[in-house]
Amino acid sequence: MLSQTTEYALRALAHLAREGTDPSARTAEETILQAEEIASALDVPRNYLSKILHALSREGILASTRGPRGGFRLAAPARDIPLSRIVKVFEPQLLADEQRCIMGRTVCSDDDPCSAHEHWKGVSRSVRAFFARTTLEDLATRGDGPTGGGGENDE
Amino acid sequence: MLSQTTEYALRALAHLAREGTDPSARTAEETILQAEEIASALDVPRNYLSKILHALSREGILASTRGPRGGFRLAAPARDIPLSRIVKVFEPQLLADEQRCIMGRTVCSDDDPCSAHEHWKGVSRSVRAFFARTTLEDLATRGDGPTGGGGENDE
DNA sequence: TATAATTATCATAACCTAATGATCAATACG
DNA sequence: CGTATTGATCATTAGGTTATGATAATTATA
Repeated sequence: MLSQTTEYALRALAHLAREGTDPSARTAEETILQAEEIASALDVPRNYLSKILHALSREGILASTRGPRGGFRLAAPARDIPLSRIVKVFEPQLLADEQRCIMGRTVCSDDDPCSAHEHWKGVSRSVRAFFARTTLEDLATRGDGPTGGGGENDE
Repeated sequence: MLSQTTEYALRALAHLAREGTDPSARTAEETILQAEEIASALDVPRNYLSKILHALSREGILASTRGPRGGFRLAAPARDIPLSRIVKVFEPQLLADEQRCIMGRTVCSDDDPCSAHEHWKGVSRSVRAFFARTTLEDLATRGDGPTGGGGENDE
């Protein structure tokens, strides 16, 4: 559902957020990692990742520093960065409030909807809501615990 | 969220289902349309659509007949064809029960989930549920009216 | 059987995403 | 100032999706 590019971006950012546990940094945003480190940690093509990190810097999600001891760090605390902000950089259309019908905008509209129209809008809304309320911190921290590690149900 | 190919497939099938109103055919499945007719009605590239219709025929969703008076017709009543069957032809991974984490399968798992894990599974489940319970008939008929001729529930 | 209508298939191009490799630009530090 | 380290950028390739045009295969009908 997400492009490779977006997936790499999310993984890289989650990795940066997790490295906040590095004792030499007091907060996640102070943690600096080089593109090379991230690329090899995630096993992702280095130059390709570079371009992605650069795009995230342009958007103000990351801050980059060149030269020795340079690298990338989060520009804000992980809990203040909703996933929607990241996804919007690489696939804006997915979050656009615009998408009307599953068959395409021209086929049916709010004014003259097909029977599935409202249902699809509901699905689309729940996707957007997920990205809006989930933050980088959620990707970086481990889930549940108590009931976890054990029986989980798939459908 | 769906590829161009899938969108064309849905539109073409919905068009076929709607033509069930043709007085010369008693049921939608008896309506036969040529690729050319469909392509120009939907303003979609003709040969490209041909390949899509062919794929749908291979899957038993359409039945095709060659030669004069040939064309395509639904192989079953529109209400018996869930959208999942169509989507599965062109993007099976979207409906796969497999997709674990938004960051990719290798990053986090049911056994060692991130905090967003269950939320994402919920979204993914609602997408699959939509495609499973929505049928071609829903795409072909007009929505609402009085109260829509159908109970409206989102999850 | 000949012909026209129609689907099926093939070959190719255009375009986008993903990936690779090489080089340029900035900068900390000796 | 020089040099090593790092991000930024450019050129190119590979592969997938979308699209176009031409040809083959099938079949109803005159």
